[in-house]
Amino acid sequence: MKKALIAMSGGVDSSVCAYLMKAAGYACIGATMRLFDNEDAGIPAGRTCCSLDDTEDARAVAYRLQIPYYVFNFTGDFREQVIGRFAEAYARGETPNPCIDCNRYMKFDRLHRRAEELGCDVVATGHYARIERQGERYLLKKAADGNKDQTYVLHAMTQEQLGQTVFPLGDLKKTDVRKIAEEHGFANAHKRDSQDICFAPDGDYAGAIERYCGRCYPPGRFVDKNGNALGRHKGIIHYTIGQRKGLGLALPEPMYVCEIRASDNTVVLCKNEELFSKSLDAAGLNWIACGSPPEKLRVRAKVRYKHPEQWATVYPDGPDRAHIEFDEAQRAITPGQAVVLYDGDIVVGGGTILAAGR
RNA sequence: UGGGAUGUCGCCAAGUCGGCAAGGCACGGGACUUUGACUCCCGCAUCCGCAGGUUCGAGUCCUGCCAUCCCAG
Repeated sequence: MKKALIAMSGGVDSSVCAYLMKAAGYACIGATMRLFDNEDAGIPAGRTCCSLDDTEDARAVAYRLQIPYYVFNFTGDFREQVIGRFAEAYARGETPNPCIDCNRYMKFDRLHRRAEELGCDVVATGHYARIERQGERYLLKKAADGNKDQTYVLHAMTQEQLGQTVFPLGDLKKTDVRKIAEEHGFANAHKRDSQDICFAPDGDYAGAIERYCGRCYPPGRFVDKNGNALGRHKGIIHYTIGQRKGLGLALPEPMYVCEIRASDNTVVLCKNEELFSKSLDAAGLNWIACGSPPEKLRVRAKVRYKHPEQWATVYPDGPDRAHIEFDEAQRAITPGQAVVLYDGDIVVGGGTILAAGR
């Protein structure tokens, strides 16, 4: 009998994941990763992914399924691998996606190593995505529920990780998952989907960064593309490319962030029309569908989570870099965010946006 | 101190022959969302520098005052 470690957050998805794995005949162990100390920080429980309440929900489901259940304290790794990278990226004027790093470094690395120590063959998570073996390679494919597809935040997975991972929800719709949870009396059947950054549940990610590094990011100048002063900003970590809200500037027309210059602590603003660019350069590319980058390929690309795919041509530049040209100019291509490449349902690969072309 | 101009929501700004306060920006709330954003929806001056007056009725007319700006000095 194959042994599986189930990543249980306390939410519906991972609970149903555990149920499905058990039903599929795996010897299951449930586990919750403790990633940060929110109770200590006085952060209200309920809307995060690993609060005490969530842990109790996970434990309750594990008990109901009669599977062993553990809580792993990964707070140190999380702080270093996820929050640290998050803070550093913002300090550079980029906009990171911590979910991607959490998957890459926590769920599919730290947790996998723990799973091995426990003698598990695979790790199962409640992600909406599919893994298929094709010859020697494992392919990452979109979930059946296109609306919930999470491949965007999974694009950094290695072949080894994919080979040791199971996504039982890949073929289900969210409504089916809730139905299963209901049928089995899971207390979290109607629990709200998680959202926001888990370690900044009140939405104050900037505050979380400042608490993390124990320093403040000073106010600076808002300028237009010609360098004319438009006002003062609250510190560069408060902004991202394309942002309109929260500038606190009453100008004749809506203005958006188009550049964050960490070097001189300046945020450049422009009109919406000036936010579009046709190309980008990406680094840290992880090729999933192929071992080495092809000469050049046509793909559908996403520049941020939850945004329609766009036709583009990829020009690889070395093993993990590429220049990508879109057929149509894209709005607010943001350094630090991921660009993920698709061929139909298949994730060809993905990487981090270095800069938008002009 | 003379001459001119202006004074409407936090900012900009419409307000016709007096008829019972547009819009944009900003802001607040919600929806959307396992990142940050974008977007969408809702809300946002019983009051028009102040005080009187004329009118059935005034931000819109009259009088005085106050304030600001510009040109003169």
